[in-house]
Amino acid sequence: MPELPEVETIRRDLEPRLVGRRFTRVEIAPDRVPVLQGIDEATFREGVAGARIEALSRRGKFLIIDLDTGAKLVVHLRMTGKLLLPDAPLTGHLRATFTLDDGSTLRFTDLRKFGRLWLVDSLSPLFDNIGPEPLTEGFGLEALSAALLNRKAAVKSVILDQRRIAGIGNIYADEALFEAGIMPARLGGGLSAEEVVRLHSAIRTVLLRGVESRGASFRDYLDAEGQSGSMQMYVKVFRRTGKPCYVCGTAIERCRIGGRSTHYCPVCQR
DNA sequence: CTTATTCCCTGATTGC
DNA sequence: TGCAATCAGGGAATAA
Repeated sequence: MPELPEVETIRRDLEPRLVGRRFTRVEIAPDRVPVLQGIDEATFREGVAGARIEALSRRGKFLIIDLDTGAKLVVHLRMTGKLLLPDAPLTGHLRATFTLDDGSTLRFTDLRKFGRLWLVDSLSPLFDNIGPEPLTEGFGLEALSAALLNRKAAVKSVILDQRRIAGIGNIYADEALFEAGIMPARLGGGLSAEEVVRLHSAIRTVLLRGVESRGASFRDYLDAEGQSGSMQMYVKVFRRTGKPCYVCGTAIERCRIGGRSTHYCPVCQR
């Protein structure tokens, strides 16, 4: 499940390999499930083939490839999507192949076929409702307070909501709440000022650790070279149900919040 | 506006 | 042992 740290790792790996190159050919693998969002195949191919890549950026879990035509190729990997460079072995279902002017390819594969591609002239309206980036300087305490203000949903659901904060998925939500010592089922608007401070710091800590570890590979995630990340080795609660808490030894518990598996220490998190 | 639930998708895992 | 049911989860759609 590529979340902010995983998408950022892919962005950093792809940047030196793609910027300055030109797409020469685009091939969409025929499939019952569409991979292109809001654009037909011919228009997409015409808009990408021949275009030079100027920059790679990220917004939440979206990867953005700026083209010299002014258009932007946007990728969302969702659950099992991968962007693979030539040396990486092919895993999952091939959804699209982009050939570059140096003869190399960038392949988009996706086992569960939830991932999507867009080609847009403007990032609006696609990104209109995405919340603040938690690793930028602009993400201060006030930004998190505003996201949580008066929320009656579980704090975990609030931080998973991409409209409130960008880039957090199930792994980093559980880890951030453990790091902050907050029970995931607590109401978002019910945290004390002190707890908001702890959560703010915890979100940044776990996301930064994720980026430094090149992402978490539990089942599916692989970077652009086809390599695993190592964040799963530093994870303290996610998928550790029944195992002892590293801090107090109590068995990690699991529940369901907002339809998502949620892992927590019943003693360390209040 | 809010929150909660269902659905999409397929390979792995669980249950009888 | 074998096959069916369940699980995993990001986000859109839908319900309330």
